[in-house]
Amino acid sequence: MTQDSPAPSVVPVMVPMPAERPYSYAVPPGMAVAPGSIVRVPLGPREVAGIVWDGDGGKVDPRKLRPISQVFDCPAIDAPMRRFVDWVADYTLSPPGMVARMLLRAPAAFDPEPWIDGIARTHALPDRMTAARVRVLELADEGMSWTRSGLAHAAGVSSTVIDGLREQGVFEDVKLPPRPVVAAPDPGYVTPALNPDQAAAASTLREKAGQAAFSVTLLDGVTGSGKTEVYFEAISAALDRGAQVLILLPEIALTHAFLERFQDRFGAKPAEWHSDLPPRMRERVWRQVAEGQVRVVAGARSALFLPFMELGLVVVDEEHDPAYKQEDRVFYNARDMAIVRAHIAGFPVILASATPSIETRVNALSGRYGRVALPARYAEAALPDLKAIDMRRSPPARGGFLSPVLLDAARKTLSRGEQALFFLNRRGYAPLTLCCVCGHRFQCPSCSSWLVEHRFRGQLVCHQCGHTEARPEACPSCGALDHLIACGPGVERIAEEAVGHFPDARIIVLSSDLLGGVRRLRLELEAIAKGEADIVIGTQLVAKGHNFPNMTLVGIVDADLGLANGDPRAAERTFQLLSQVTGRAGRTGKKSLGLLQTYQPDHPVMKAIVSGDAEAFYDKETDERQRAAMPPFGRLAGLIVSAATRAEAEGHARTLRRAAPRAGDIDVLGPAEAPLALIGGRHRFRLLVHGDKRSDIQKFVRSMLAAADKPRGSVRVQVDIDPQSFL
DNA sequence: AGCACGCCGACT
DNA sequence: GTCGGCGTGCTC
Repeated sequence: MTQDSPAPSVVPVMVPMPAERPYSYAVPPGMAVAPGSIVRVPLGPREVAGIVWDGDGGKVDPRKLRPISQVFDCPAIDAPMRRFVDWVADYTLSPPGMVARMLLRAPAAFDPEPWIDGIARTHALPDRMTAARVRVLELADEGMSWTRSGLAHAAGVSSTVIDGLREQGVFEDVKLPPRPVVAAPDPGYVTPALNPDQAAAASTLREKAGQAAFSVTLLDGVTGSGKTEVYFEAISAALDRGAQVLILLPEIALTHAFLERFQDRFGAKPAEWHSDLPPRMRERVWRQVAEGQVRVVAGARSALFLPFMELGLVVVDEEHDPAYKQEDRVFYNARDMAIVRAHIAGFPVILASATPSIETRVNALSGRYGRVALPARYAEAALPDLKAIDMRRSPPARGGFLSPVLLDAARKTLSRGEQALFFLNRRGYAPLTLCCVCGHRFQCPSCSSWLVEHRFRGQLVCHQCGHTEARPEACPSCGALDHLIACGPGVERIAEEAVGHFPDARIIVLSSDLLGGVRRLRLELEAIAKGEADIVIGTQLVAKGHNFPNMTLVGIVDADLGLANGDPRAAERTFQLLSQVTGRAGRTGKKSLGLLQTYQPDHPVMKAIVSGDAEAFYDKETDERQRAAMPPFGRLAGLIVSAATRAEAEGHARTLRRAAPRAGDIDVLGPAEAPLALIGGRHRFRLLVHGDKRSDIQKFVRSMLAAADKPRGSVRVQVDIDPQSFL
């Protein structure tokens, strides 16, 4: 580093806490830091890792200044990444320190990985040769470095043979660089066989991905059309030009199956990044991404904050998936922030989905994003026959929820030795429990939503905040014994009904409260794929990313569920979910069937699913949102949260109405009546702020913060936006 | 976000 | 008489 000008003696450092701006620290004499350096600094009673930021650090009482304790031997956070942090903080109205915290989540990674003890061949020769020594030297003379045990193992000899040679000076001790977490992917490992549609799409994407220039391209193709194979070609092009690549996936889609597909194409797995990664591996991946040794990462949304050295392409798979929204601390949508990161650093983004979000589709149609379409399923993977079951005409038996039409189809499916899926997006046994003597309904004490009965566990659970209580025998209100009745179905109840109809069938229930976590879930999914179940009953987690080759019937138990919950995105979400679920069938060329139980067969969502005319649905939905000025086309832009009681929330709303020019456009929502609500926490009410522009919301929020009695702590600002445009 | 300080209930 | 609950406030 050139030292023309003296190093500044005070620098701003972004520390991982809710600070509005970087703090200033003194640079001890002889210490060299530059913007982006990762440093250890004292903060209150402890020491934390921070990032040296840009600028002069502002004015601080010099008596408060404390010195930087250490500069980590670690690649610096580059300028585009720092601008990204600033941008995300500004956009999400969160303190920049909290955004910085997201990229400092691998504490031990800031120190270099230790080098490994190894041995290397010298020019010396052994005193005499033995068969074992010959084998060892043949391997060693190929020029590679080895660890002692590695070489012994490879040569099939005892490590004492190596020790003997080492004593004679035939080998010397060397330090080997740390082992890569994954092998380097080979862009040309295989040349995939693509059909003409795929080849055309791949060629467009290769061209985009081959350029180090900002672009966004939507890859739009029905489930089973081979989107993954197509975007792999784009990845190959990006690797060819020396770029690192990030594939963002919804957490649940980060499966073994995906990694294998990648390996089949590139000869090596991508590095994984998600919340279940063991700490040690997390650190190694972080470090090797920063050093540029890892070339491809497949990760959940937090992977966007990895300190890539040469990031040159982001693929956002299933771009419509709500899992891309982080809904605590810093609220962000990783899909949108990926585009921002690409815009800042100047590289391409690919958004892939069979059911794009409305806002992405609008951006594609308006020309803001490019669009590549894959029109059909390939090979023999035909789409299933889709039909609505009008539940008014074919009602279920008394006390049941499965229509005779669906049961009949399931019977035929099972008799052919094939599998059926009953889909119901509701965990537990029943969504509402009431006392049939006094009418008491079980409600969550902290957020007033209905408690869902989980019969397997014998508990009543609040799906809003996680509150649980034991299911009592007697009504807590009138004391009547054994008069509690379950209202409505959950997957457990559907399983009970299915067992009644198909006593000999092997039935599996899959939902996120499956005991045994992700590992168990993976095992169950594999078991199903191998045909070890006849009927699968599942919530939305069966909709994603897994292929069941023998599944030829999909029955949607309650297709209307979610349509009338007040969420402006309800129709879109339902359409996406039902498309994904029905897409589970028909992947083998066998004739397959999707049946939707509905009380509204004429609803646009049902018609779109049954007819397969997604375009018409999207057009209509887009149009309606434009007219209603609903998200993402205008009014809704943000929300403010955090009041313990409704009265307090109303108080905040009054303050805000006084401060804000658009007085009428603030709604107070309690968690129970706010399905839009992104907040899972207890005692939380939300002010929904409507505004035409994001800057309006920022103004609202800032004036509220200024006007509130307790500007710090008691009021938190969180933003939920699915913007049409945000760059 | 941590973490310390600080002021009120059930236990060795 | 102490241990410990989490409310409030601060961190360059």
